[in-house]
Amino acid sequence: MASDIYSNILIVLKKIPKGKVSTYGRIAQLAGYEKCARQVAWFLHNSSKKEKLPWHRVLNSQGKIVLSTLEGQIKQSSLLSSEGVEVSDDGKVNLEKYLWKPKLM
DNA sequence: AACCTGACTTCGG
DNA sequence: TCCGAAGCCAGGT
Repeated sequence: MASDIYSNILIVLKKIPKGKVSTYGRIAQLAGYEKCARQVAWFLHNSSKKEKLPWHRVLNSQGKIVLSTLEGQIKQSSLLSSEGVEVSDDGKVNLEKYLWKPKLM
């Protein structure tokens, strides 16, 4: 499979429980491509345009919402808050509290 | 095929 | 804490 990375990303993404968040790098790592955090972001960026994915549960390593578009940030923060995740005005999330810590599979 | 870009991450100032 | 540079990989042009 040429792009099994994307398949894995989706699998990992679906495993993120509601009310929890994860980071690009962590997902990439779980997908088996620890150094492809950018590809994860790229993939979500494209997929979100075509399909509806729980991309809003993915943040950068600092637990901060950093998207290319302001609308995206607003939308993401709204979705997260709807799931019970506290998002500060700056779009930051308390990773200590909401970061999804997957168990070894 | 070559070069550019990006919803990243980490380190140093 | 904030800003910039380097490293990284794959898709787009």
